[in-house]
Amino acid sequence: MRDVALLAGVSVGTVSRVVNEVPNVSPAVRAKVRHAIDKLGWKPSMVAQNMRGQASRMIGFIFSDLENPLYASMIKGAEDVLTQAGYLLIVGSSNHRPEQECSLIDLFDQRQADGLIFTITDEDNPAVLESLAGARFPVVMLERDVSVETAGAVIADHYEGTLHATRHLLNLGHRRIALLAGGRNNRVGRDRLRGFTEAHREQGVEIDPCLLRVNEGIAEDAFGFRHTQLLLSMSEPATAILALGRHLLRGVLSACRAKGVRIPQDLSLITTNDSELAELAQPAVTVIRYSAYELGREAAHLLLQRLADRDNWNFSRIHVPTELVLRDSCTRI
Amino acid sequence: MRDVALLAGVSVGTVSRVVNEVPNVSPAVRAKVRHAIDKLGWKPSMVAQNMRGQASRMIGFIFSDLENPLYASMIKGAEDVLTQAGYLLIVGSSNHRPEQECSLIDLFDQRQADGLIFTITDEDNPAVLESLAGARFPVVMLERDVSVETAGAVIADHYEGTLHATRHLLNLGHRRIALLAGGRNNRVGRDRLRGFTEAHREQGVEIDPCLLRVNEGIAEDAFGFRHTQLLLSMSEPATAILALGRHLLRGVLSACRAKGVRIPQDLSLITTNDSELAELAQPAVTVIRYSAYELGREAAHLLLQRLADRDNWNFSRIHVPTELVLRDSCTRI
DNA sequence: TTGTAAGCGTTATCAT
DNA sequence: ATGATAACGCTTACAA
Repeated sequence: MRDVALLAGVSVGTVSRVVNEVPNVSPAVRAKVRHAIDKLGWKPSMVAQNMRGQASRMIGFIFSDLENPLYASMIKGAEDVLTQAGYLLIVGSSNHRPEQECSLIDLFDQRQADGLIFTITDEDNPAVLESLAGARFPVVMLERDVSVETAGAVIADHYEGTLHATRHLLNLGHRRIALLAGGRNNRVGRDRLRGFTEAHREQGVEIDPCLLRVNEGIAEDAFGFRHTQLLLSMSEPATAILALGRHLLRGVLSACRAKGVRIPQDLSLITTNDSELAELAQPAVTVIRYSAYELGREAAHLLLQRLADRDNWNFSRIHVPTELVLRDSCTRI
Repeated sequence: MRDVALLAGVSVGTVSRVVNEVPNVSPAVRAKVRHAIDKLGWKPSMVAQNMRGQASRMIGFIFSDLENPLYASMIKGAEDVLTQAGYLLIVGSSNHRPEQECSLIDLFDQRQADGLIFTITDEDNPAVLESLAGARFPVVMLERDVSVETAGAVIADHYEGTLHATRHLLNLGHRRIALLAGGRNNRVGRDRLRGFTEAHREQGVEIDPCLLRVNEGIAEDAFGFRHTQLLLSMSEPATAILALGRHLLRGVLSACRAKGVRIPQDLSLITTNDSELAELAQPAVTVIRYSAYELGREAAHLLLQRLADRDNWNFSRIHVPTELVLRDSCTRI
């Protein structure tokens, strides 16, 4: 910058004024400076700018599960909105490790990120919550719910989704519906369990606890396979499975094929979210669908709104609707 | 920092020495400073540190296609290696937009990233290439080939993979094999076309140009559907399709079902890469498989090697092997 | 062993 | 309208 000033025969202050387009700088000087900048190929140092406390126009996104393609759509949704608004989205993945989440939060904080979209792994982890509370930027939680007052949240309506899906199966006459899911300790898992329970309560059907297969952590591939096998070999097997989680369908289908169980004749099946496999499996699988892309967009919008009005700390929660897509994997019993 | 120094009754220089663990600082002073730091909850400002030109221990990853789950595995592979080595991986997605790639490169450069793993969208884009050449960090290309001397590269062996797959079909007696692929202008697409051509040349089989459906950009979902339809309604239809690209399988299968074409009786099919759908479709689809995770790991290793030995600018290219996974989608003709 | 002070590249507040 | 200069928070010669 000093070199530019020297070459243009002005002071560094003037160079700063030119690049920042502050008024009250004569066209002649402006031209000289512009010329010197081009000639020297100088570009302002963001690091130095940040040291002066400028906004970085960079938003962080921390998510936990690389293998879940839903996140890709969420990121894309957020990115489309943020890019439009002149922000750059930087993504870090935590792989379900709270320590990694802390590192990333610190990193974004120290790098002066202007905001954060976050799918926390463990909603109650004190270390992560503390990092979050200490951060200088607004935070929007995606598909999660934390007790941090200042954080916004965008969540798909898993309660409604599960409620409808369960009702659908109950209306088809099913009385032994198994629930296969993960994330018992996060908002998504809890909402799903609530919906499942509520639908049964409505119709006065008792839930056999053996049919509840809700994993503590994320429901992995193997989880779906193993528990489907177990469910199918019970003395009184499940007649329907609600497989709620992106990784579950594969295991469920494999287990059914291995055991020669036909869908939907022997077993009705609903899963979430929609996928190539659900659509093109034979028979095509009924799914609870919601738009992860929309989730990402909403999160970005909420964040932008916060950014525009930093004092408006009202506690907003946005729900994105779900939809039951009827295909051929369920039958009346 | 001044506050810490004040509270500890030392100078800021000493505080710096303590946190940076330079030797020759008395244990007594060290303890005092540590105590003051804890008491004040002070943390060094990375921004200021970077202004002094310190390493940031942060690696950038720019990729183009959020919707391709292969990237998730690559990121995970890179992340596993880099986290182990004490680096943080920051991911930015370009959505196939060169301008976005430039922004990201600039950002990583300005933020003092220590290195970059990059899947460039257009191997010949001058603007991106220039940004790349101007960057201060080592770069490793992933699945791409650029003319920048100093960049390393890690690439799956698509030539071999396609060669074997094509041979397999030719050996089964197929003479009208269609090639459905994207990325005609990048390394992956070129290697695939070379492999396809070479296998035909080996066996003295002429390629009907009508069977070559290689898209310029990425082969989208609709591309697979449309061209499969076209291929199947030719006067002399293809007897086999080589669908090389992550998004293609869905469209191909949909088109076959719509037209009532049975696999493998009416049409043999090989695709890449392996996926849930390929594995669980009926019939299960033969695939060219390679480990995207390994690709990511190798890229990270190469980068780490460069970082450890900054002068070692030897031009390294690493190839990751491919494997033909035989399933039920091909038959003798 | 520790303190002092220059310097990193900006922006902002004064003067002029 | 422009220049000089302090300040941002740190590292590192150099001095003590």
